[in-house]
Amino acid sequence: MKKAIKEIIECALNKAKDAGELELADAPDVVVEKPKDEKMGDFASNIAMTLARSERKNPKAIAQIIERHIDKGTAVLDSVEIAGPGFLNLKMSQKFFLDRFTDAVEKRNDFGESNVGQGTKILIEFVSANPTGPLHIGHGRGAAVGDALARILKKAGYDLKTEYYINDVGNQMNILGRSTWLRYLELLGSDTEFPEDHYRGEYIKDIAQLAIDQHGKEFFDKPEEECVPFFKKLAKDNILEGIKEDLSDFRVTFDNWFSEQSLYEDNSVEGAIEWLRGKGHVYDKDGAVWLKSSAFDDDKDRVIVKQTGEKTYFCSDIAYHQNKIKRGFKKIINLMGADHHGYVPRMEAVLQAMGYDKNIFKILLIQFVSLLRGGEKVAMSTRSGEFETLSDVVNEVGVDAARYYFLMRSSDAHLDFDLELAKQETSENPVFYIQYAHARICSIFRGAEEKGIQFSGNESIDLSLLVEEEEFSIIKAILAFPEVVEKSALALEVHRISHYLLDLVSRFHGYYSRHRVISDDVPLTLARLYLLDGLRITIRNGFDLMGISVPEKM
RNA sequence: GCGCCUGUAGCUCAGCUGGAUAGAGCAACGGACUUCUAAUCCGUAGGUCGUAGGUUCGAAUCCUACCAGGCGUACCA
Repeated sequence: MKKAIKEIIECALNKAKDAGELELADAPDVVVEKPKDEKMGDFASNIAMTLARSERKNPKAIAQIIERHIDKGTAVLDSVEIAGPGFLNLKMSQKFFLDRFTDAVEKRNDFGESNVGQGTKILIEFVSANPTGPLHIGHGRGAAVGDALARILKKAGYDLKTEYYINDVGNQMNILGRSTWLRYLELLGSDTEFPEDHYRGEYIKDIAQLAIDQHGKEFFDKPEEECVPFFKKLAKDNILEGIKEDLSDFRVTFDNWFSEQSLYEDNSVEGAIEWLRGKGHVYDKDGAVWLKSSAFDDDKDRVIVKQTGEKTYFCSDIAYHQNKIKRGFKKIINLMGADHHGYVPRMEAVLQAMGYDKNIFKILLIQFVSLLRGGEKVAMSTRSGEFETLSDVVNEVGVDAARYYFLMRSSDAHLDFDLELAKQETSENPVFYIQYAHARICSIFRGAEEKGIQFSGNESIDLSLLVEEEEFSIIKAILAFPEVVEKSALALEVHRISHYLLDLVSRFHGYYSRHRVISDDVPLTLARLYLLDGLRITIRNGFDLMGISVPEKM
């Protein structure tokens, strides 16, 4: 939409240049934005101010020159004004907006899409929680943000894939297997000691019970080395199954589940080390193998193979990210908890060592979630196994409210998630406010049908009957949607969608209380229904990006 | 010590990558349901944008220093 405005101004600039009134040494970048106050106009440009220096004229004089050269004979432009220090304020015609609005409505579910992504291949990796226990609320935020981001980036024209990286190798897995084995022995009456650093959650006992149900006492007398591999696999598979289920209940799916183990099986990890060694980025010291990450802005060098010969987590991560790039992704996005932020510089160092531009790699840090209940902090402790799992939270407040709460704030701000507020169906809870608007609109359509008013988007409706200022305020807000999606995609900021919808919907609630949609004036009724149809589509598409449902009745 | 994030109304937060008089919701106060869903709407009040400098036509936004809170700074993952 702003493109059209940009062209009008650029055209005027060119004419001014041809007339010799402006120098315009290099073609200026025309920025068009919405004025703060809608009364000032529909669009504004600060071009006169940015040109002030190079033209050596005061902004107002430049604005006057441009204004004179703007083509006012067209059907799209109503008026041009110069305001403040030199803003050009443009008011567009009713036709300008209505033409665009009908285009938008016709796009239906596709409304909001754009092509800023230009089909760029992106991989977004998120959640990637270790399969050692159920997902907790912090993972929930990552899941909601990652999933919504994926939907937004697709809408903005990227070729996007989602991925979950499974850390199914290493010491944590051994401890998991051992924990399960010990619980197994315990359940069968053996008097065993359960170490502090083992997984103490109830779910481990459930898995041990499962082993008993399936295999009885088969592992009771066997030595540890023979048992742990079995229990490791059993526990991992079982927990992973639970994670997949929790995510699917939370409306989060992945295109690919990538196993760390597979990187060892196909020798990618060895290969990556050797490759880096060949490039001189790796050296041996104190019996360990180090990556010279300090050469690429990391604080210090990092161990990739321990003295014991075991590879570090970081080591397989190197191979993993090499693998991602080899698969042809031009941009790689990782979501991580903010407590992992120390990890960012070394990961960027690896990519540079491998000869890639570090800008193809973007780590999004998701800040902490504090769980509250009626203003009181809920204690969370992973070690003791007592914590609010994602599925507990979802069961309590519902998927829609949970997702909305995770997505309503900028992900680099701490989030207070209050269980009481999230499930309250009051104005304190914006998710219902937005859903309510949708339900209201649907209710109006039902009412129209009952009155025998035939509405179909195809029939000729006289939209010029929409003359109320509030109606245009809604239309203009609807038309801003694709741009919101675009900006949200470029900034990787999901919360913009929820703020946008809140603003959009509040315009509707105000309009609703002052104007009746259904009346005896059938043409006007149809025109207003058409407006609401467009609004309904926008709400639905917006919530779809957030993975939130739009009820037709509440 | 060093690094990352945050600091805007009593509370929870926006502020569209530097623009016009800093905006919402909640809480407070006052109004609106015989009319398409009151889970709603309308109005009043509420501010040294953490502090101090700097950059320029113009700063909540960019730079520097400081203050406060959170997180990190492993041959853990």
